[in-house]
Amino acid sequence: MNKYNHKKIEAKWQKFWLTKKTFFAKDFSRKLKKYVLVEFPYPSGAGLHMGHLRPYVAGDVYSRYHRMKGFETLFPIGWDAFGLPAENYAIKMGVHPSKTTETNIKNAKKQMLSWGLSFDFSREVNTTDPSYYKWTQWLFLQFFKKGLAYESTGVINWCPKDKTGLANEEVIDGKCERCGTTVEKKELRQWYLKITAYAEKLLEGLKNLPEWPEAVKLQQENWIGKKTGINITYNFDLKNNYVLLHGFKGTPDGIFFPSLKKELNKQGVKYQAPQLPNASEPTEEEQVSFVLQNCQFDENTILFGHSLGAVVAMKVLEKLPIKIAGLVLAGGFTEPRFKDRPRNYHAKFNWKFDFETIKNKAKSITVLSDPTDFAIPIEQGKILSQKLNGALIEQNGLKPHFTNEEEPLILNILLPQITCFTTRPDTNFGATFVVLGPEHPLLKDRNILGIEEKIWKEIEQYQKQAVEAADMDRTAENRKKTGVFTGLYCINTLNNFKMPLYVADYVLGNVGTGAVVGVPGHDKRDFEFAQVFKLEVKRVVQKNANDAGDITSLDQVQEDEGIMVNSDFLNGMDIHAATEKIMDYMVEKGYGKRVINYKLRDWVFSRQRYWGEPIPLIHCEDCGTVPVPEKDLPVKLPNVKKYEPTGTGESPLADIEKWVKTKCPKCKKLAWRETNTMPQWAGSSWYWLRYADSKNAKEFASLKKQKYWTPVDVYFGGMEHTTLHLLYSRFWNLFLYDQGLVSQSEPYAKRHPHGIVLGPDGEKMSKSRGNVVNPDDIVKTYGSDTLRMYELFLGPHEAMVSWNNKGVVGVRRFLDRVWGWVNEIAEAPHQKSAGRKVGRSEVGESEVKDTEKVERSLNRLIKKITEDIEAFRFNTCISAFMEFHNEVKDEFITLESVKKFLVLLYPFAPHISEELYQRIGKSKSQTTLQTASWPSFDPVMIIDKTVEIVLQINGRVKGKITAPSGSEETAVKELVMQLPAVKQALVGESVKRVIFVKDRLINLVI
RNA sequence: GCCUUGGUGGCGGAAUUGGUAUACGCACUAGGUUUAGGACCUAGCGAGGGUAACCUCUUGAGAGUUCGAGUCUCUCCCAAGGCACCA
Repeated sequence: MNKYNHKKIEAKWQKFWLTKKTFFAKDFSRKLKKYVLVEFPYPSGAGLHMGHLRPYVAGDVYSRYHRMKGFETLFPIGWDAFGLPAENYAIKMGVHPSKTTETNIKNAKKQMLSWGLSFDFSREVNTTDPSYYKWTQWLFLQFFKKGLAYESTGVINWCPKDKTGLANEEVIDGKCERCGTTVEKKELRQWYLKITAYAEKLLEGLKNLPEWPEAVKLQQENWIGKKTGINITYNFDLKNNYVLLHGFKGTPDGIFFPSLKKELNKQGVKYQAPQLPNASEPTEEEQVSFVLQNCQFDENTILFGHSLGAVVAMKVLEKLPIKIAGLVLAGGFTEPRFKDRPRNYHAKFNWKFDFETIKNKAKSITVLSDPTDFAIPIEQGKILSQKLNGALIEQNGLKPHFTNEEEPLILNILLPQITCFTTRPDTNFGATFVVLGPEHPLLKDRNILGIEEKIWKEIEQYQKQAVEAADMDRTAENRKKTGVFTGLYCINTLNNFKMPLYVADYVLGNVGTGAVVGVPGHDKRDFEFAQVFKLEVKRVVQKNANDAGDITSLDQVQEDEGIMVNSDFLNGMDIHAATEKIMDYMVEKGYGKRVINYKLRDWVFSRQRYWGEPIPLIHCEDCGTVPVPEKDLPVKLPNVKKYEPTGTGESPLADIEKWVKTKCPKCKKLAWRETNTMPQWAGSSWYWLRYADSKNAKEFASLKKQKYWTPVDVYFGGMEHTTLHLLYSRFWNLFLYDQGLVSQSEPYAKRHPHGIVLGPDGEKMSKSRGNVVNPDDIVKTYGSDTLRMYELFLGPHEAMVSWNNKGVVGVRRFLDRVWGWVNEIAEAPHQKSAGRKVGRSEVGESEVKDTEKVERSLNRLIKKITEDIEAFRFNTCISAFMEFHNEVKDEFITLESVKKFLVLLYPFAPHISEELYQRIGKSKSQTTLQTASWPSFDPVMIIDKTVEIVLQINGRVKGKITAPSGSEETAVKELVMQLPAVKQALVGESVKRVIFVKDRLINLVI
């Protein structure tokens, strides 16, 4: 008999499948569809490893099974090929990343084929292919057009090694997800995708995913981090009055003016907000003299101007005879150079300013500049603050050019109030201080709060330290609390308590409002802070009657349960009820606002690297940021010689003048391309849609094909992508769904995560540990069928397992035995052979049948394999095959039954199954088992004729009896009573109770 | 600190969902076969006691519910993963 030569037969069948296109899926087939997806790999130089193998084999088994079950099954693959390694290799070796990528893809594909994976290679996609990233760019522009892709300057995570900005999701334990380098903070202009706008939908969507593991959903939920609470605003004691000047074509009842006036009224602050004359055709002469004649100024006046109103304000100050308290300019400018279009008034104003005079007329000067301003170039803010020696605050308006109905920044600057977010307003009766994070906008300039010069120096020093310390030290455990007292006090409106205002770095700038109200009695961090600065600690929550009195140590701080005390009208209430009551109360009284806070941050979407999709935007001096027209997509990556990241926050593309300089699509004037590229996660945020229609040159994927194939029925992948790719792609899909561009709101009906495969030593596989098991080595020695089966046999698919080099042989031995067994049957039909009874039934000999044992074992096996594949219990499938073979190897079995066994084995070990199937069929022409249909089982055949029934006395096993299956209690009891062991046990006792479980056990209670 | 999932032989892991704990595989022991090694075949293999049939104990620890608990409930310990001075 010939030996099981895995090399020969595996190569043979792999070639057969490829040439016959066995696994190509048909669009719009009449069959029910099944879309099985695995995460497409990054084609690295090191090739694919165990981490890839695990989900791929699971997906393969699942796909092959469903094809046999009669589903039109799509099991596609592609290449997520943008990314750092190819680029780093290019830097080192000078080989273009596209070349490296091409070679690596070729190798990875060879590996996939050698593992016998049934991918549909006709739909292969490659994220670095211009025909693919054309659509990545096109999709990005949909975000841009809806205002969900925006540019902003902010402190972001920066990897000093990869020299690029990172998204929050890419920072793991303070380190770069790619290279493990400790991440720094850097203030940079970046592109963002507004994922926060979808926070609620992303959260809600999870409820419609019953087939996702709870752990995955929970992790996304925690990452989104929804918190409901209340923003409480605390006031200072103010003596100021205000003069508010609106802009061009404006009125004192437009944009944010009403909300501003409302707030001033509420606090009883005096203000004047005149309608300036001829707002649509303004002249300097007319407007300035109007203000000087109609408005009253004194030393407590703060003069505010928005847009052209800022120009008027400066001109007013030039002529004003007295000195005032402050000047605040929002969206102001010094020359009539606008980004959008010229204004009719530019000739009616004198654009020379007497900055020295203006400077001397106001004690403090603040300039507010919006980087997203559509009209005023951002340099204007800088120029104004420099010339006037004033504080510059660059911050996005809620609408560009500060034109929203509410502009909190302006409100905050004019009326220095402090807003604190809290989920526990019930404890506010115990609030004794207020803390601002060092990044707080009120601390951008001394003038805003009017902090004393001496204290201000201290604060500046503290801020500098906090920024330098970065997140690493700042979040370190058990860190001693530090801070600086501002010399100011806020009023706790509930009890008029004067709360000292501190600056401290335990309050983080990007959490909540960046300011915290300190309740030292009921928050451990606040308590620690209070101890350092010897601040008052008040008890307002009591766990039980015993713990009244002062709180003097950390473990007495009661955080999350108890009854209210010392809290006026909340006394005696449970904290949860009290929270609700006080929120209603605060909202009603107008000093609180219910808010929902999310931990989720907007997605930093630009990278300062070469090997990524260019962001398809053009910057024009006159037209602003303009999208590249669809007909000009894709914006191809230029060929360059130098790939090095500059490290300055500019992409290497910025150096390629020929590429950067272009024409504005709108006005055709000279303009500049955006030089940042997209992050790794861009291409994978929509790839499953492309598989449905991978060749489409007109759309990213037609709705018709999407409707046939999507959603993905099962998505195999790693837990590590839960808050990265999995969240990002849900976001893209939800957005595209809202635009009517995709047919399903959720992309993946079912997610099945896998555990990682550890090395033989139980440690994570890594080159440095030397414990890497290369799947290709296993293929060489034992064959891919063995590799696949052993990988599944290791343990539950979702569990972490460690590879055992010795264990592999067990699976190989099993396949060897199967090989010998089936060959023997094929060669010696219908006769005793080598001491075994084998035979065939398909030659018209109706008397030839399986033995009862075979019949029962086979039916059980069919049931087991079918159910276990559906439930992803692949490891127990392998055991079941072995058990089956052990049971029937010496039994008389028909060829028909052997074939059924091979069909069951096929999804797991396809090569050997195909080969053996062909051998028993004795057919010369090759067909594939893939087209065979999945066997069904007869439930009656599963039941044993006789069963073992366990005898228990008082719940302890005392013996076993054999009885016909289905025996009733009386019959079994009679049988049992005859047993000597029972008779002995019953001497002097009587049976009080009998518990009977059919076909399983009888328990006598005596 | 909070959240999630786990803890079963020497090892990887099964257990019809409350009903014979340790299936299947590895390792190990003995025998057979082989020129030898490997491979293969047969038998054994949770721990303790007994010549033996058999007895006792055992699913991280302890308690509870039940005729009966690896499985349910409570407390604690340990491990992995996630979040984190998150207000």
